[in-house]
Amino acid sequence: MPRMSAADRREALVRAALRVVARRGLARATTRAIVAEAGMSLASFHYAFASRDELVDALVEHVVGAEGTAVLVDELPGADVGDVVRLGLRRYLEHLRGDPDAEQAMLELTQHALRDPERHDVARRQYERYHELAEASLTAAAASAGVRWTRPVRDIARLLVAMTDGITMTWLVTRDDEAAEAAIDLLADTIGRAAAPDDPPAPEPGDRPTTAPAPAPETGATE
Amino acid sequence: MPRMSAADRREALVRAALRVVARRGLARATTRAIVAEAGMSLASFHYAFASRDELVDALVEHVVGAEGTAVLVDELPGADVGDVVRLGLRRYLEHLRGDPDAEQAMLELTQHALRDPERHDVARRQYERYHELAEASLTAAAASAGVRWTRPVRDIARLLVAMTDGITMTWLVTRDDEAAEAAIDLLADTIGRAAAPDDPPAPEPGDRPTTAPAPAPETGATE
DNA sequence: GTCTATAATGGGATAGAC
DNA sequence: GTCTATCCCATTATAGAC
Repeated sequence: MPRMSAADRREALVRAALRVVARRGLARATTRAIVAEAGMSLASFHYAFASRDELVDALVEHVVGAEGTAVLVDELPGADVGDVVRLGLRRYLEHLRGDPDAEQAMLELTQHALRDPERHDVARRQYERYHELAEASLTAAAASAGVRWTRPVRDIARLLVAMTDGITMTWLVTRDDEAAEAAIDLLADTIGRAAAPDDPPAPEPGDRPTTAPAPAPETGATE
Repeated sequence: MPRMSAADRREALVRAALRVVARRGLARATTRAIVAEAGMSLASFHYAFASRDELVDALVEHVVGAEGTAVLVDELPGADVGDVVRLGLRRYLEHLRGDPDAEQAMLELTQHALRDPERHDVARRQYERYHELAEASLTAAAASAGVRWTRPVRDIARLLVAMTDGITMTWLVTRDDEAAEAAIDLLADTIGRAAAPDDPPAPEPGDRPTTAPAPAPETGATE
């Protein structure tokens, strides 16, 4: 193996580790399996990381800190807000079906993080990000559709995030595509009913009954 | 330690294992930790179980096969169906708050089961049971409230089960009680809107379709 | 049947040559 | 810096006394 910078080596190991965790589960992702996957020696591993724990930490931050796979679509002109939710969740389901092991790895890593007070915060921040992302998308969708949410957007966002986890768990267990789609449709329809026509024909473009002030009716997550 | 039948010993070990998994996580639930918890020797363990794997299997079947903690209330006279859903989910949230580690242990064991084709079926059956239970409760709630579901009850049931998992994950990460309650309220309200007055006014007074056969009119899912 | 003591395994970490 | 070979330890599993 050619010389690599320590940073590159760490990066390569984290990627390899993710594949191994996806394939075999976190419990069986031994350092030996990981270095084999990465095509390097055990000693090289310990040159890049002080311990396996340190690698797992890096892995948690990597996947759980990766820019969130934006679930909701940013804009969809002329679409009902329910449709936006539906499409976003369907898109996520496609992603899940395409790489179930990766999503299961995510769950395992999150659970692992919950077991340690320090790591718990990493997971917590990630969920905050999820919620912010979902909220921004919902706000954008409503603005684009010319409706307002009759419930706090934050609550709807949290429902959406929770549903995503729930769909993931259920689908990983049952592998029932149709059931997942039915649940998605149902949720999208019911959420769609939490929107009402935005009666005042846009005096202030950025009005929404949420908590935080929205600067613009622009589409989607800014961060 | 007094003499115990092998069955009793297995039972005691499974219970001890559950406590250890809840406290430390599945990965760190070593046989040593488990026998210490159970107050017996390592050799006694291997007298009852051939291997640690065998114990974990028994544990999975024990928790995952335990009679489901019925989430929904059976009857609630005069209540709106949305209220039934709300109350059921709140009750579940109380349970979760009361023993978070136990629920996390459930998740870990389910995930563990997913990693092995044989064990996967155990989890699958459990989710089937969850869905049946939720469906029965929803059907009963509608009958008792004199309404009918405008969506297939099976779909609503699946949404509910997914939501339970989702709430569990989110709450375990964020520990945000108010957020969880808001999500529950929102879901309950929207699900409540999937019920319409049951026009034919109660031909059979003593009807409560707990499990399979709903004498009520159109509840939806035919299959 | 139940224990103590011990073997066997596997995996994390390191020494030291190059 | 990177490797091979090795150490060391935790854990599972078993032997054998009682």
